[in-house]
Amino acid sequence: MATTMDLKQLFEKASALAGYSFAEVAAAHGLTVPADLRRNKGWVGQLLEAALGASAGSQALQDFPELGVELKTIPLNAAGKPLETTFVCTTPLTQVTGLTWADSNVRNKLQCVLWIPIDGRREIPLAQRCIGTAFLWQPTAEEEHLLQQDWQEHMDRIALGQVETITAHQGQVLQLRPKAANSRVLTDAIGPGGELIQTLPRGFYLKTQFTEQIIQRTFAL
DNA sequence: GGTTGATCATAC
DNA sequence: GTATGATCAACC
Repeated sequence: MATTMDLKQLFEKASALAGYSFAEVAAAHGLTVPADLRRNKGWVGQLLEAALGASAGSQALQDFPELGVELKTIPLNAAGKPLETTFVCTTPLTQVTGLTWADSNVRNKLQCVLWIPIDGRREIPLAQRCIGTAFLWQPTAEEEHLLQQDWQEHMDRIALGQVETITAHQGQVLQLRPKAANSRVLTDAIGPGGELIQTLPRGFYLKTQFTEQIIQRTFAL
């Protein structure tokens, strides 16, 4: 059994992947590259998990629980801007009284993130796209404040039975959107009268403007 | 062209 | 269904 990686080793391992194509990394781990991501949306994330030895699997934990680190890939376009929002975690829709930001799943997941920018250009064959320069991020006080504000606003609405009035337009940096296999999936939630209702499962997502600022700050000359 | 709501694969 | 990993694609 290998000794546990420390943060420095993980970061160096992630940094060493910069410049390699998905085909090269996949080959090194005995994986095949799909033609595109249409039916394999999480493939790049899983490739990086394999390459870095993430351990949490399908548990509701950070990817590297021993290090308190969450791994996130983020697809960028030719201009270095995020092409997609970033999924954080599913949203609790029942038993939300007493939930606080300090012990929320959102804060836990975002305390320390190992971001790995990836080439998201759809005009280039998936196998030829490359891995970018990894970086570690911990929210600044200002960033955490924005996240907490949005989280609190969403959770207040959920607690008041107004989950179905929430749209992705709400939130400065953290939005609430469906997170399910399809629009027919149902889960328990609090209704307008405090009763239990059935609704579409939701998840928290980081908006692209927020992640773009993180990217810009990180790679600013 | 950017976003929002919908969707895909897989393990359990 | 819930968890993980996300991107698709219709719409404004």
